[in-house]
Amino acid sequence: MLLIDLARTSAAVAADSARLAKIRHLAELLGRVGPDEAEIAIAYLSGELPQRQIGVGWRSLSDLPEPRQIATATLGQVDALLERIKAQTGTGSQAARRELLGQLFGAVTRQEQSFLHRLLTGELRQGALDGVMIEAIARAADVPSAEVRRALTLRGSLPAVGAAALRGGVAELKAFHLEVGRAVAPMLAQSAASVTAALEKAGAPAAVEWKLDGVRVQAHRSGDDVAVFTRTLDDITGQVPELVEAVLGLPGTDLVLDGEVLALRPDGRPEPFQVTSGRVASRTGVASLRETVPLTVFFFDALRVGGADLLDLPDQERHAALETAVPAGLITPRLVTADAEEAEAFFGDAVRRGHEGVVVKSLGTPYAAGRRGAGWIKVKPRHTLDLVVLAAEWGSGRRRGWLSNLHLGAYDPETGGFVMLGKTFKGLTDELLTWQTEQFLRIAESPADGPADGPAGNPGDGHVVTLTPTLVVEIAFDGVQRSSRYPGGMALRFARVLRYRPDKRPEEADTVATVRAIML
DNA sequence: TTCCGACAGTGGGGTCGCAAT
DNA sequence: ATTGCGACCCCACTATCGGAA
Repeated sequence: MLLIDLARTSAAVAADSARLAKIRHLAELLGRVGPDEAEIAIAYLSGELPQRQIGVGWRSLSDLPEPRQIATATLGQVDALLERIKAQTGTGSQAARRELLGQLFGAVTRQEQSFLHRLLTGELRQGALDGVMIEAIARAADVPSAEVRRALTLRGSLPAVGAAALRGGVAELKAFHLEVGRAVAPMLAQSAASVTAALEKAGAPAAVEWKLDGVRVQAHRSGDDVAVFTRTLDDITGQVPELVEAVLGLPGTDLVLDGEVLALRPDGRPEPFQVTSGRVASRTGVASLRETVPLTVFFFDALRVGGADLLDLPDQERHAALETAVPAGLITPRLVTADAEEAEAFFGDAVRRGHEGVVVKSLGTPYAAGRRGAGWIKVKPRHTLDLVVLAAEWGSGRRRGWLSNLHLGAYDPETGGFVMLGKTFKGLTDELLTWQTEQFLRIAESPADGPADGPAGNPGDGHVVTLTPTLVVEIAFDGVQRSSRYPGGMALRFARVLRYRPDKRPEEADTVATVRAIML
């Protein structure tokens, strides 16, 4: 199959807003693809690469050669070139990689270049990723989509699952099972504003567990072999020796456990997320790092214990199995209750101890891997501040033509100026985007003209509009982190817009001192 | 007919490892 | 030694479609 076939299908998918139409386009193409190119087609059309990462981003994709007029590149050829590009990573040869990229882009037409560019930067933007592709595979292979979904959960790779479905239908899909050593798509949580609201959604009684601010881990043990995976199924076994040892210390030898790893201070309180994140990401000097920044693991779910797969069991039974396999000290603190007051108190205690909040879990739900089912609902405390809009950036995609991303500042009474604390684009409705764009253009200092029309993904120049600091906006956020990027040495974590405060003048906004007090 | 679950898009801060400067 | 880039850790929120109620 030719790459142009995929580029055309992708364009058709993008052009139709109806999901059923997108599914039809994708299924039609999957019906035509040969067995040896099915995985490539599924990967590309769901926005992934079979190689996963190849060390190419938006920067490497500048200065590309002129396109050809005639489309001849096959999926196999493109895949082979990407494989060679990946092979260049870590060899110190950026030049060789650029040469190969030039070869690739020089061999395809303009439409294919555009498709490849978006694919390689992870911005396919055709309104279809895994969720739509699952339905398309189901339709093309004439199997129930639930079977595709189940297989994806257990295998973690949609191209592999899709190719199997197209090849062997339901029979081949049913052959996928939980394999120790192969990561399962982790179950995700929805969120709620309060524990009481979460309890209502989950149905009482429910389990309430501490939400720890660390890195999600899935630990597999088969005999004396242990492997540890992250949320995106990356293997981090070598970076977390404490966790490996903890799992090897368990009596069971056939285990798959779900949990969170984090750095604790000697007094037992959690380190800031930045510390945990840096430690987990470090691949060098782990032996000495574990002395200075030791990691602790807490498990909260069990997917396999003693040779039995538990995915389809209700939460309560999986947790019972977890308790038989793991000592209490390694299990995330948990309370089962129907009493909202008791649950709220548990939440308050977790937060006072420095943790992120709680996750409320419905006792009856199976391990719904890879979906944000209503089985798990997270609750976190929320801070708010009134801050001043210092600048705004022109949006992209569906936000093109709107001033979207806000630069936020706190008031500094000593200088009469404002100290930038970060940016946000979250919480804005289309109506608010329209309103603020109009307002901003009235108080714009530079440049006041339209959106920069340069090549996409070129941050930092031309698309920032500086504003006279007059508008006050109420911002919600999860916390204040240390920052080397912003002048005040602080940045907001997960900032989002709640509402504008036309009743407040900029000098009445929250001050730098207030923000610093939250950080400490 | 209305409601609501699931998805995709639109970006946020921080850290590490590597290659180029 | 410093800087830029790619990848990945954490993520919130709105609009939309289409099946459920």
